[in-house]
Amino acid sequence: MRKKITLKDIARELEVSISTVSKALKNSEEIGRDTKEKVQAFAKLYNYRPNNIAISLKNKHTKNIGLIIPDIVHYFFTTVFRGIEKYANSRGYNVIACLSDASFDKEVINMEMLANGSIDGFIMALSSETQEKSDYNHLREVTEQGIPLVLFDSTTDEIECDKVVIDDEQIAYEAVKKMAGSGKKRIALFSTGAHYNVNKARTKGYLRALVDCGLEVDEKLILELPPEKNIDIIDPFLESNSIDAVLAVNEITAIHAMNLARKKGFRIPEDISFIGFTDGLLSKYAQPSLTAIAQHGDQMGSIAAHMLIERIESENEEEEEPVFQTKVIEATLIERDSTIN
Amino acid sequence: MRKKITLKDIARELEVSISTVSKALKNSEEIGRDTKEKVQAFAKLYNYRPNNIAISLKNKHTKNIGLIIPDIVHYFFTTVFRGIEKYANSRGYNVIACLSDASFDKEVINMEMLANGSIDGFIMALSSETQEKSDYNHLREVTEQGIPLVLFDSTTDEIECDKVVIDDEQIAYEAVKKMAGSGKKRIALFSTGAHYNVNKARTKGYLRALVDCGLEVDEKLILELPPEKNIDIIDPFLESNSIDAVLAVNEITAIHAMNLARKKGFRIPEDISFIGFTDGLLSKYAQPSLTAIAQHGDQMGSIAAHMLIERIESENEEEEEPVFQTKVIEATLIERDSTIN
DNA sequence: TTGTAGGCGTTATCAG
DNA sequence: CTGATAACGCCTACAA
Repeated sequence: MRKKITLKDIARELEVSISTVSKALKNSEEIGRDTKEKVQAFAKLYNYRPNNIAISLKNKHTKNIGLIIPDIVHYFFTTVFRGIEKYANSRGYNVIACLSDASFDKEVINMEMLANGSIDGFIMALSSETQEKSDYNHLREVTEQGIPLVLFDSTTDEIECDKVVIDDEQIAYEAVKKMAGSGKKRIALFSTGAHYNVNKARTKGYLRALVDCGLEVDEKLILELPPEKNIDIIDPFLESNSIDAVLAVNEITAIHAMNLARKKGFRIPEDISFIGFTDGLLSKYAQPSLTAIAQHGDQMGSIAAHMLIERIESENEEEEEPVFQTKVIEATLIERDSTIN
Repeated sequence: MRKKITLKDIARELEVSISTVSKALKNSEEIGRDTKEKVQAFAKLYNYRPNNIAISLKNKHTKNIGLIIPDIVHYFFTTVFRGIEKYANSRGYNVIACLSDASFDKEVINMEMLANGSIDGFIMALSSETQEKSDYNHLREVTEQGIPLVLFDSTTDEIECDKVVIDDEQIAYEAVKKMAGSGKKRIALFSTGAHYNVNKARTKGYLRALVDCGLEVDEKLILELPPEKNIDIIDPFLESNSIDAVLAVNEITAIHAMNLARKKGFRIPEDISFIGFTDGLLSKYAQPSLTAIAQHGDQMGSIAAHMLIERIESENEEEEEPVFQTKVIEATLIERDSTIN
């Protein structure tokens, strides 16, 4: 078992000083030709690699990004992760990913754990519980310490930091407008958790479209659903509200509702049209395929990582108050067979 | 901007020595009551937290686990990740996740990057390219340095380390047997990449079942598919081989093939039955729902993390050659509507 | 051209 | 009871 070798080991072996070794390995001009060659050869032979931890301690940066998301078994987050990881990697950063599991406490614990020197900055999507409680002290704590933070998707106005979001309101508006444009009159909104700022925005867009299209706004057509197991709610809803279109704030709900509707004999899209947020695998492979709203997770991820790393690496210079920005990414409506073209 | 406070800061402020502060914070018996209280109060007030990096350097462990997987936009890996993260977290570890993107080079780079002190051990699933090349030097390098490694799912016999896998052969056998039991005679296998050891095992189980059931083994019924875009291959296959059942080594292929078959007018499961590996969302929400093989990713993840952490934390004591183990997890056939009950 | 010393933040050992 | 010192591995300003 060849343990890892250190500068000190090389120095001892070659009978030179540690700093000579250090400089030689960096090809410093200060060091003589032969010493350099000797050291470099030895280092290569024993496969010397500087210890990341020691460098981190010295340089006061870790080249690690902390990512905190509510869930990973979720197409959207998964693509964001991939976007972040890819970009971060290209800049020499690694990603430490923590799942808050939709729990406020876990979010706080994870954050504190990482904030103690393990990472150079955070990228996160707030958990639903956090949004519900509106308690952002853990975020404040971190930003006050000067640790850069980028919020995406599920964000809050209460914290000043960089943000990346999609134009939820606008795309919901367009989705509804599209369905109205194909003759739909009773368009329902299936939502989950009104406290989520994204859901609020989507609801707003939904409402605005209804008004703009001269359609009646019926409170009964806005359905608040618990995360899972909601046949008992959707089934009767489908029967008693003579709806002809549905916009769902997430993919699973959309698919689930569509399957239920089909089972009840509704034709799709003729009787009921469906559009769902998140253009994931489910939408693509559903029967009929689901018209969906692409949130461009990869892009969001890489933009978030870019913003964060810029912030991290520019921290040294600037001393003035930073000016934060919110990047809005255009969502895209992917038209498939669950809507009338 | 309240920068992070250090022992030194506290010591200076309170006019005591650094070591006194350190001990006081650890509630050491050595320190006097009032000094302790004074220090602790001050520390709390200024929200002192020890710097993880410094502790890592000192203790020579990071409490970080390196995870390297080919892809994250993938139900199975996603559940494994969740299992690892959850267990690791409960033991005070964080997960640094890297995506090899099915590329050998990236796998190597990521590994080297993390091996230089950033992590205490690795959990990984080999990329397809790595399996294809059969080049495991990067793994060898790491294990020779004494860094614990746990391989899961896509593993290799060439490396001695702990492993977690499912009984791929057996469950493929059972899946085929089940379909044969319901009268199916021409059972096809849709595979992707014969170099994958999991696919090899699944093929073996498939073949064994055929023989055991007295069915003809027809090479033409084993279809090797490229990762995506394979209508051109599946479509003609469906038409010309009069098959009545399909076992697919992954979910997407299964769903895709099933959709194609339906579009061609085959009734499912009467005309053709389908079973797919990975019991993900797609299987659950497909129409008809897909009978699937659950790989229990969460469980695999938490077992892998458990094995790894035990290995990491026992390293200190034992000096003798470690004895590695391979944990085989039973896969489960989840029966749904794409097969005849 | 090479080496010494100090420091990054913490802990542990040993003296006072 | 408290403090000085060394060490973890590396880097760098400054001596020699």
